[in-house]
Amino acid sequence: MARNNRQTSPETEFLATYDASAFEHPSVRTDVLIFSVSNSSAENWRRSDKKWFSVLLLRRDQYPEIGKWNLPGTFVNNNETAVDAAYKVLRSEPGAHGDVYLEQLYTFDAINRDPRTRVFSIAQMALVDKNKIQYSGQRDVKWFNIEYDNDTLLLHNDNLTLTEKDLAFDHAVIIKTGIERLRNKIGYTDIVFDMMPPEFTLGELQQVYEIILGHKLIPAVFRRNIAKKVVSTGKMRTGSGHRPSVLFKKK
Amino acid sequence: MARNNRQTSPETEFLATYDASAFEHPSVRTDVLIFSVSNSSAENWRRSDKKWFSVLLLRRDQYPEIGKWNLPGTFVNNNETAVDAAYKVLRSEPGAHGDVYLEQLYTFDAINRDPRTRVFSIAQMALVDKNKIQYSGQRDVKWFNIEYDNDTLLLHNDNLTLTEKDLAFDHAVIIKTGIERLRNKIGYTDIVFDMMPPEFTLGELQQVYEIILGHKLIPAVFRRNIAKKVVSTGKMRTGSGHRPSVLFKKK
DNA sequence: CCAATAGTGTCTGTGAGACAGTATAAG
DNA sequence: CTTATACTGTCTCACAGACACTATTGG
Repeated sequence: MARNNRQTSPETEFLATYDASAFEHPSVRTDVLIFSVSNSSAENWRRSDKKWFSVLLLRRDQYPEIGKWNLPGTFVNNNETAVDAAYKVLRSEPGAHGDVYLEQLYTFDAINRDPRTRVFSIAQMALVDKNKIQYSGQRDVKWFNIEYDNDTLLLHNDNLTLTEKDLAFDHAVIIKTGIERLRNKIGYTDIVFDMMPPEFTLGELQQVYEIILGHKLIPAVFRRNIAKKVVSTGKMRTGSGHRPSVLFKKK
Repeated sequence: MARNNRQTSPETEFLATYDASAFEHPSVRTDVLIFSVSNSSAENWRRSDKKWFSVLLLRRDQYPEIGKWNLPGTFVNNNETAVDAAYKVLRSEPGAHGDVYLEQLYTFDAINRDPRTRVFSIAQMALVDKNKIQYSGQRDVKWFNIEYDNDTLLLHNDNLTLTEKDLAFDHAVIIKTGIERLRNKIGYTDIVFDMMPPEFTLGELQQVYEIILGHKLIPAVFRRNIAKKVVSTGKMRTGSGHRPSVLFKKK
């Protein structure tokens, strides 16, 4: 039918007769690591809240790996990018609205990582301020506090503690890869602020660095370095049994 | 048939009836950035050779984008990983044998990046010592010297110079992403040595750092820093019209 | 007053940057 | 002797780490 069209090039003809279904095709998913920062209340009135680094997980109610926990994710349709698909996930499961930091993490492609069929997962990492999230309160969607030392991962939610074997597929590896990426980038980027509320004290910000890096920082050094990235709001935070602190915002 | 088998679980039954072909499936490729270092001979007998940072490209002899240049690559079969597929590419096109450094770079997934059908490309970056490669000498397989400033990419091979529009698909973006990754990692990893011959002078090593980073380094500082990563072989390189230099190897 | 965090001043050691100066081969 | 690279010594400046010291609140 296009034969008599003068604009038909050899390339257009080639494409018209190209049959993609002639090859065997795998599935492509995106799994989304949603990281945030939680507070657990302190042991005594004068102490400040303890901060935790946390990740959102869903409990599987379907085969395969029913009952285990996994990252929220979805298949990537042929008319959308992995980022498009990830934003759909973010809007549905945790109800995140507005701007959310998202970056591609790594593509996981072990041959038998999913028992159903060959599945490639373009894993992505999202950083959110938990206060901005309309937590659906759904059963089986929970934030887990991360404990990660010596390549061993523990995830805590109240009395429930998960180890790697309680996670479905290769999602423990995905989480560990994300933590490592974040640890690396926190030093030379501004991504911490994507997990912070608009106003915060330098003590709180330092705590967030500490839980992500997994070690303590020296306050004087931290303040010297962070000074170029933040600016004072002039406001103070009071009500704690000690000297009030200045509230800062991202510069 | 498995109905009477006592070991049949609900999960096994689920998997037996799961039909992956019920969904629409894309294609998954891997494209391999093969980076190396070239010499172009110096203008005068006393000067040392000028080094270039280079990438291997193939000229397309098929639709689509016939005549343009692209990275070597292949579709990823359902029984292999992207890394497996990349090693097949490395063994065929440039004839690389032995150990080759390979890392996953990024997965490119723009919806219309390939006019044939939806194609995801898990791009990978390989670093090779060009001396170890049995260059097939095939027509239309060439090393191009990289010139990359201000987000503009130029590729040179003798009298032939390519700009981004001479590259097929989104391969110009893949190359730029690879250069950036390498620039970042060269400072805190040992991957330079994967592009070096077993023995080299510190002057040569410094030149390689300089072409990758795109700027000059101060010899005294460079030597101070690299000292912990290299060890002298005791041998000297002579024959150049100036003081001979010590040959080093990776520590 | 006490406990706990906020915030500053300053000393010390390490290492980057800069530059001058010496060494040594081939033609 | 010239040219070009190899290699070393040392001064200065910036900054990380360390630590002591002061400030300020609620109870």
